[in-house]
Amino acid sequence: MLQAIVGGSCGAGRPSENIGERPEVILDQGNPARTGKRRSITGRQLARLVGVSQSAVSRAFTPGSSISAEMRELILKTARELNYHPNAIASMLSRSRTNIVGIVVSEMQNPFYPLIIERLSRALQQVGLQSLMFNVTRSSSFEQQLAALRQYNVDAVIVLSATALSGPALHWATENRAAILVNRNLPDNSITSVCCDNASGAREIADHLYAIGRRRVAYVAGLAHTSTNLERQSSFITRVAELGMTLTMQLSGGEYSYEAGYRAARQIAAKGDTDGIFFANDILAIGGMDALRDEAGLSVPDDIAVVGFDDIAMGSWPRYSLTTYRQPVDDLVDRTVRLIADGDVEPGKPPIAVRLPGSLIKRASSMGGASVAFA
Amino acid sequence: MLQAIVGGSCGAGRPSENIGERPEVILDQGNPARTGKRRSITGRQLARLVGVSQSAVSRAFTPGSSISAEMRELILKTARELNYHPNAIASMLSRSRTNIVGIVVSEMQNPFYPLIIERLSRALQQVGLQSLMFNVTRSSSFEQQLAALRQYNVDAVIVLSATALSGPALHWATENRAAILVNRNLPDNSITSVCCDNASGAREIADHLYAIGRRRVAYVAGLAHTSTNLERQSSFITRVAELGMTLTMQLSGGEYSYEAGYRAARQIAAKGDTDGIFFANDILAIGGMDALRDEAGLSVPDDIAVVGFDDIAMGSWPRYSLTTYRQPVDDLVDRTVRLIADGDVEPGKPPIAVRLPGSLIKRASSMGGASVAFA
DNA sequence: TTGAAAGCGATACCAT
DNA sequence: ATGGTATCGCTTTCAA
Repeated sequence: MLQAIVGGSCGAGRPSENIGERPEVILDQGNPARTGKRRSITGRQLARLVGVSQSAVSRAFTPGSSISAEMRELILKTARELNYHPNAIASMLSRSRTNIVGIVVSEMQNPFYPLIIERLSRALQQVGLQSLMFNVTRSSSFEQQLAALRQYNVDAVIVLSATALSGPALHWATENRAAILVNRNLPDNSITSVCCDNASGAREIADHLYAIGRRRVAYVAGLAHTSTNLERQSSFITRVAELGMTLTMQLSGGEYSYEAGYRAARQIAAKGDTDGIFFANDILAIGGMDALRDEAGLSVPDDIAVVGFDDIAMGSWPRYSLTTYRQPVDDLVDRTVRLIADGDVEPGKPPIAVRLPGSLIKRASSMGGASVAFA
Repeated sequence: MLQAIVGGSCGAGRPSENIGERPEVILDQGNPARTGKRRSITGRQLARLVGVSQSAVSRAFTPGSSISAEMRELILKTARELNYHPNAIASMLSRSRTNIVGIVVSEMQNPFYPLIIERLSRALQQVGLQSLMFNVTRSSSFEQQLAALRQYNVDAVIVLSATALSGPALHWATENRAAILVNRNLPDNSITSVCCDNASGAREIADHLYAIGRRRVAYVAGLAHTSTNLERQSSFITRVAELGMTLTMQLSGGEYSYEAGYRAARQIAAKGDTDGIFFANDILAIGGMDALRDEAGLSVPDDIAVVGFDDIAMGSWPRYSLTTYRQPVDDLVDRTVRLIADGDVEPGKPPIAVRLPGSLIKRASSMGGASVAFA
């Protein structure tokens, strides 16, 4: 088999820039070498060969359509032989449904998102839906980034990005189509959302810290203005006050990252009057634990107990063994997919706010006792 | 605004199972509530309103088409006002091009993949291509999982999965369309691939271990039969022999995971005759370091130097400060996107094997000296 | 440069 | 249960 071995690196490239005009997806990349080649056969051809109508072929591939078993079998058999597959594009056009959902993402650095994306796309596949990914950055024009979202006529949009999109941006992006926010919501709940019950989680965490004897606790936010943070923060602080604990510090890392957690913990350790920290999510907490131990020389949990939120895989590593509030990922995913599959999020319908309970996972970062290594 | 607050969890669900027949994507989910609603206006309507032909509208949105500046401007202006967007689906049908690339993924747990997926999808967006994600599991029927890949007529397929798909499966999935394997390749190079130069990387790592005075080294594989592993392993072992070092152990974790690395390191520590370990990738190495330090009570790098491969973010955390061979992610991505955008991977054309050089990143896990914390 | 008209490949309504 | 046929919305000859 012919092949070329090619080496060397290549410059950072934006091979072809949109020629301007406006934030449209330019459909022509102007490459002459890529003109349409004939792929397989069409339904019409198959029909002719089998000696039936085009409609029959369509019916053979449509579950529940009125067609006799023999005819269906005959058609499917021949289709198999001729390697015929219905063209999904044509189907989309005539049905004005794509069976594609757009997933808007932006924070792949936080391990929680890859996890949920994976589950989500798998669950969608189960019901015959594909996932078109839209990666957005906090760059200038989200319009440009999401222009395609509208043109592709996706059946639904799932927004997984806690940060990148403002409320108005969300409305623009999801205008006129089924839309669900996952792990995020809007103050007025004007778009359907599926979230973990952050308030209960934060409250349970406060209770837990109290139960293990901590009285001087701190809260570390990720991005201060995100809905997840607001809910966790206010609920935690309220409960801390109710229990008569002291809130020693309350600071924001500026982002949901290991480094932000690391820095925040360093500050808390420097102040020296805290015996328990609730980090707004696990990746912050993990950064925080490393700072407390490796830099401040403190013991977790003896000197300071640490609690996170999400329950990412890393939290169960022996070194961290992180107490955390587990998001019910499977439930979130199931619920989201069902909302879409059942047609409960169509543009006309009133938005729904789904809140699912998580569960407090108690581990060594707050309980003392040896971390459990792998068997 | 109306809204419902809904609580409670929901059962694990396969809301609608494919009714059988064969691994087709059933296009009708049979939901009566979801019939097509009219979205925005069509090009024909716009044309009528502006008083030009349908063709003119099409041309206005096609860069490089023969149309006068005034007419284009007029049409685009009106389009803007009426919120007209060309329907990408219709465009796909008539051009028989989708501007969509399918990305086949399977190992979102390894942080290297989210990283590369993010960059890739962003780079594709830059050139006007969208990413349709296909998550495959090592489950029974990959055909079922990838049936949609063929029906959607994606312009190209990028396979990011090191493990899930066998050679034949790959050929089936990519049959008759542009295909690129990233960070993986086939023994006969029968499908175009873009990889890091694993052999050079592994050799450099052996040289590095030698240079820092290690003489009794071990190799920890991820999945033994993956191309990345084979290349790294054989090159490393060869070089180790050339340098006259002793290969104390050579074992496979069975997967590319923290836990696998952890277990492997435990074994190596138990044997007690090793002073340097090359883990096939970073996530293994990180698991390994934790086992060496927290469980075996050894010092990294004093007792055992540790080197990984990939350069994921975690490797630069102060605790790990992992020496590793950095994959040239941006180059891999650029190259992949260019191959597609330039039409160099069309079905007819001979496969290409691109190997891009990475670079050895020396950090504290092999060099001694304090890890650098965040400023 | 512009407009008219024939596809692209399914779906779905309407007869039979 | 089957077949005929008009869409779906855009692209692309082909003339003018």
